Amino acid sequence: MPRREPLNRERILDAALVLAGEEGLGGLSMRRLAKALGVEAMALYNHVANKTDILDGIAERVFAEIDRADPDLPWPERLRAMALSTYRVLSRNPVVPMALVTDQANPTSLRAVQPVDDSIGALYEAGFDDDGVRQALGALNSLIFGSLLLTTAGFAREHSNKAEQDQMDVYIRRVDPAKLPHFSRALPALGTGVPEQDFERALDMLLTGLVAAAPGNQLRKGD
Amino acid sequence: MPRREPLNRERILDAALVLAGEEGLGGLSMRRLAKALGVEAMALYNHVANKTDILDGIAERVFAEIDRADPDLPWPERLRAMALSTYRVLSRNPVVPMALVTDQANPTSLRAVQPVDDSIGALYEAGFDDDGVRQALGALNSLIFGSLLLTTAGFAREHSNKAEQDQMDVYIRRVDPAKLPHFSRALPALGTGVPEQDFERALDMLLTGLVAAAPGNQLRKGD
DNA sequence: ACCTGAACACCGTTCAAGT
DNA sequence: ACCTGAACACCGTTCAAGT
Repeated sequence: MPRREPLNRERILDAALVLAGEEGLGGLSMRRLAKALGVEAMALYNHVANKTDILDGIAERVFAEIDRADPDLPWPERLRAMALSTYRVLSRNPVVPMALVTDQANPTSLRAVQPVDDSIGALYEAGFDDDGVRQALGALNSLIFGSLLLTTAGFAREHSNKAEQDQMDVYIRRVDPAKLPHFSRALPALGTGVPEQDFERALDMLLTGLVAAAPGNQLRKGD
Repeated sequence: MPRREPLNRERILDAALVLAGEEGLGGLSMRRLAKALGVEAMALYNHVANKTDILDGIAERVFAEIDRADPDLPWPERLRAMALSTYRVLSRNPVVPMALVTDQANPTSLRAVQPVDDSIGALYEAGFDDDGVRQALGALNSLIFGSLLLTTAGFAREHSNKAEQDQMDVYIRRVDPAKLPHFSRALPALGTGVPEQDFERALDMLLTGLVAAAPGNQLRKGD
């Protein structure tokens, strides 16, 4: 039977998001993606330039889901809302931070950059100069992406399979309380956190420091 | 002429660190590594289990370079010193954070985990309970690894080649000040930062928030 | 206009064979 | 004990050929 529709960019991106969600960035190959679409790998190149183009497309879509914050909120609340929305959207699509950090995607559309523009606006409003804005923006982005990437990997992994879990258990039992007293004390708690809640606590701590460092703040350290 | 030494794990790790430093994680393949050592790829498997074993070995070595902080320092200074040393060591070896985050390495040796133990000790000393320690440790690690990974990738990339730089210039010129006013205002400053200095500012902000959140602190928010 | 088959230059890894 | 060659199951991508 002949295929109904002749395949297009949007359907490729749909399938890529699904496949990446199921198999991760490593499982998203042109050949497997094509197979999921019932087509040969080479057919994809009629609709996308290459694999980077697909990852860019995915990233653009996902970034477009980030909510803009109410502009009437005070600047720290505005930063908090945008950071949290960014975290939530990207934690649902872990391929995107992965692709960004491995330089396989780089969304530049208006929709995608809009949240960054809003955040920078909030920082200027706080009274930071250009250098201060760069530092503060970098701090926020680093915390967001670091939280996402460390949650996806290793310890806090969500979809860890049985074998990995067993291996981790063996390691945990081997930790010597005499040599690593604090680590072995904290170990039971390290696995229990809800990533998003822990991120919120971390974000609040950073925002406390950001507010304290803002030029507009009357209660500066040292006053 | 016959090879002098019969190849061993240490020489493989030496060469892998050099190759990864020059070519990045993507350029570090078993075949290229073998070629650099004047041998066929399959010869490596007599001395290491697989590629993950090599990346683990690299990570172990690099983590062992992290300095321990003076235990007599107050806990915030101790956390600061260890975070900074971790950042410095890993920024010299960007493959390591990359390999960690892509789950290709997971150092677990005593030497490698020691700095984590020290940091956790500092947090217990600050009065945090188990949940607070997990959150604070996650916040610090997220900031460290986020800073490292975002610096390596995209915008702030150090070893960006001419073509990438040109492409970025074109994009920057295309940013519409009418639609992204704050972003286009900040753009000139975004490229100028010294990554390590920006990280220090970010770390200080987070530590300010951490001190404010510490149970031992007398000047709590809300008092 | 769209898709396929064959091919190229790569991967990690296994296994039998060589010295 | 150590290394190699051939092979397997993968990659992304190009290009000529088919419909």
